Amino acid sequence: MPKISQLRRDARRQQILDAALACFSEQGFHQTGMAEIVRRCGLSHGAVYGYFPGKDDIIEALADDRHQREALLNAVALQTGDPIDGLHRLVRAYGTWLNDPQGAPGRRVGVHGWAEALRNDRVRGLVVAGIDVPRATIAELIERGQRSGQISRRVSADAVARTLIALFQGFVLQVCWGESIDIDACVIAVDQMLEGLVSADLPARSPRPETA
Amino acid sequence: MPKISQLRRDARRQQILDAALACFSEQGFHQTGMAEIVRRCGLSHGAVYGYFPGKDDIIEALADDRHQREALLNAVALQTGDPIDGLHRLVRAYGTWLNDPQGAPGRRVGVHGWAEALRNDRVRGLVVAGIDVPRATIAELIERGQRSGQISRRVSADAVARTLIALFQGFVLQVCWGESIDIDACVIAVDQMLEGLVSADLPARSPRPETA
Amino acid sequence: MPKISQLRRDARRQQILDAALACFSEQGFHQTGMAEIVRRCGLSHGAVYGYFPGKDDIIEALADDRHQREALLNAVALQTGDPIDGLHRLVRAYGTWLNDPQGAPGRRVGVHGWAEALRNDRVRGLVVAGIDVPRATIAELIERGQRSGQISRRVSADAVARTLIALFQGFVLQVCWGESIDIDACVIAVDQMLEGLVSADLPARSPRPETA
Amino acid sequence: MPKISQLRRDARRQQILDAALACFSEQGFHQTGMAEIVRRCGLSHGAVYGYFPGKDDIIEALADDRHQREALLNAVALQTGDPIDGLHRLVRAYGTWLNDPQGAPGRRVGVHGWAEALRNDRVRGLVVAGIDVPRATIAELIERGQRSGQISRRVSADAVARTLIALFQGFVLQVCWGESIDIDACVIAVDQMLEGLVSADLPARSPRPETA
DNA sequence: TATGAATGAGACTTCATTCAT
DNA sequence: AATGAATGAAGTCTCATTCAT
Repeated sequence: MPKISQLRRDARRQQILDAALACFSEQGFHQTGMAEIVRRCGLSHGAVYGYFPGKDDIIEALADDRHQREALLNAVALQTGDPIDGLHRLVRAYGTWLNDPQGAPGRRVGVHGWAEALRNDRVRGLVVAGIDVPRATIAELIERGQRSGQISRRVSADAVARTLIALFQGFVLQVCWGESIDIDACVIAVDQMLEGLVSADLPARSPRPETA
Repeated sequence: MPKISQLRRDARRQQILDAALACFSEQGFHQTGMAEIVRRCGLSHGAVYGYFPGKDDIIEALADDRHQREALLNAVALQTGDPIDGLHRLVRAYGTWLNDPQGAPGRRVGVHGWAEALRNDRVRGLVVAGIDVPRATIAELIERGQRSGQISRRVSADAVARTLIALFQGFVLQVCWGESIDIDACVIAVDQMLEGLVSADLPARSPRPETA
Repeated sequence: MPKISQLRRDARRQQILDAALACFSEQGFHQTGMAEIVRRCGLSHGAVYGYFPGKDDIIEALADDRHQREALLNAVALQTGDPIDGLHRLVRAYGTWLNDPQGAPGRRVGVHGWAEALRNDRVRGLVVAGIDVPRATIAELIERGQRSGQISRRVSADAVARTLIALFQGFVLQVCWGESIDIDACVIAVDQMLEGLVSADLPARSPRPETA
Repeated sequence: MPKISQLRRDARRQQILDAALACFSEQGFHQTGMAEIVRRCGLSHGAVYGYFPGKDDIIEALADDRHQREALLNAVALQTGDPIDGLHRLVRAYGTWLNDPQGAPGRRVGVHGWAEALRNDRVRGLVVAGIDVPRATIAELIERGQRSGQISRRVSADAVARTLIALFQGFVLQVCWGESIDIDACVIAVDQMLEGLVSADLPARSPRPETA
């Protein structure tokens, strides 16, 4: 199989996924017909089935957004440095992502995927695996902070990680519903709440003045 | 002049809703057929349509069950008293609810409703209205704390409210996915994070020892 | 069975037929549900089925409009007199009937009955029997005219009768469709055409001036 | 770029219409199920819906078959020549058509369409448009005759046109009901009645002997 | 290999009729 | 006798997938 053909194949595959993302974003998985995806990607029914065995496989391909999450996390957390600062940077990065209108379709499909994960084991596996990366990253950050004494040992690193992830997930929901939500204010609130994790028996980390 | 009492009617209606809740919980709205609901509630097709004009109306009726959560929140948090304590009680109440296996179907249908809200305006209206009550309640709590000087004025009351709600929503997701999540540990983590909101220029509210 | 009861029964029966006539007139037999008839007549399902074994029986009861036709024909044709004048009176009577807005529902149900007659043998029997009375009456009129030499022997009495009936039927259709049809002008046209039946070898019957 | 030729598509479409015509002819529109049409045309449900959006569209497509009658009338009556002769030719053409057993299904569906026109605006539009062409044609013929003095000015051209059409419609009904109707005798009767339209102040047009 | 017409199971919903109350 | 809730067969239509061309 010549390489040029493989390139074409990948392009076609992406073409299908792009169309499917747009459709699923608007109507959900089960209210989107294959015909709509076919129409939108400009190929034929047969062609689409040449790239994916069935509709479920397209859903699964999209539900696996691990890659984008990994990229986000990697960019932020792989920077060595102060754990608390790392968390703040992470929150900020998520806030930026939530504010980006271009990410809307992806976020919406993500929400549909969360529901689909309740009934489709394969999708659940992908979704769970998708949050496993940030969870581990965050937990590691917390543990580092706890070892260095910066973060209270009263909390479980894993619980904090799950809490932060839960928080991000909820923001995605509220943003997707079109709620008039002030992400920047929320980022500030989360930043402030993170201060609660700071170990009490250390001098205040960065004594911010009460009034900005 | 109904031949059956209003009581019986209500019971039948609930019978249908119970069956629908179970079905939707397992398969989602669009993968559940009316036939399945009919089979499960023990009535006939025609009987079900005598109580609901169509499938969508059953979905909406279930989406409207936010009242239960409202009631829970109101009961717990509206109790006058220390705002910070109110928040803690709230978190604890949610934690308890999340740990209750009986609530699983309701939580799962809730998640399906969150996805459905992306494409069904009526459902979105219900979902958004459903989170509006706790949001206002929490925001009021925060504002009270800010007025009394207990809570930092650096954060927006609404942002904190949304953040807490987001956090609860995310926990619902993770619990529904069957993640091995230690809710109690998460409650502790959230409790700790709430301490970050405490106004810095006040003496420590409740000087807990570092080790429980 | 006391007489008062029988009176009530007849009144109820008519009540049902009136409601059915109104419904059928608007939606046809098969697009009208029993529920609609029940609603309109103010009785219950069970009550209606106490008077008619089923929907088809209501249709048949209404399809049998022989009575009104007979009444019309009797009024016109039982008057002894000149056959040609009888035909003119008949045409005029039909014209008047067609112009009467109150007869609209009955005419419309009649049209539905004509279609139903194509697939329901009982209804066809009633419809055919319904036109048999006027056909025989008209044919007799024609034959009388032929015997007296007023009407050409070139035509078949039965054919003329059928032709006139066909003509009335067609007018009913066009009137029911809401066509802007000038019934009076049509009556004049038919009157004029009837003159064509006058025996040629007789002096002109009533020499009308060419201009009114 | 269709995979099957337009010819094949048209053939399939006609195949469906033929099956529908047969079904509707026997059972009417609303008593014929799509399943019956599907069975009869030898295709699948999906295939039929690939050619028509729904049952109503099949009904309308058939109701639109008035063209055949238009064509017939135009061909026969628009031939220049004596207007009275034109009318006679027209009557004869209709008589021939009524006698043709092959036209029975079409006539029956036509009758069902007349009833359907009472409740379906689209169908009424088609039916009314369908009689508009012959009406205009006949009216023009009459007017020509009136201008040339052959036809009495006492009658309205439009009324005569509607009268003739009404007459044809009524014959269709009676033929469809299986009445033992002698069409040829009726044609003679109508021919004779048309003579009544001949202008009185002209010498007899074609002095036929009283005995054939 | 690519196309898109065709398939057919299954979706939601209606409605004439019955019968427990 | 009367009521109207309940029945369940049958209605119209959709859509993921296949396969002849």
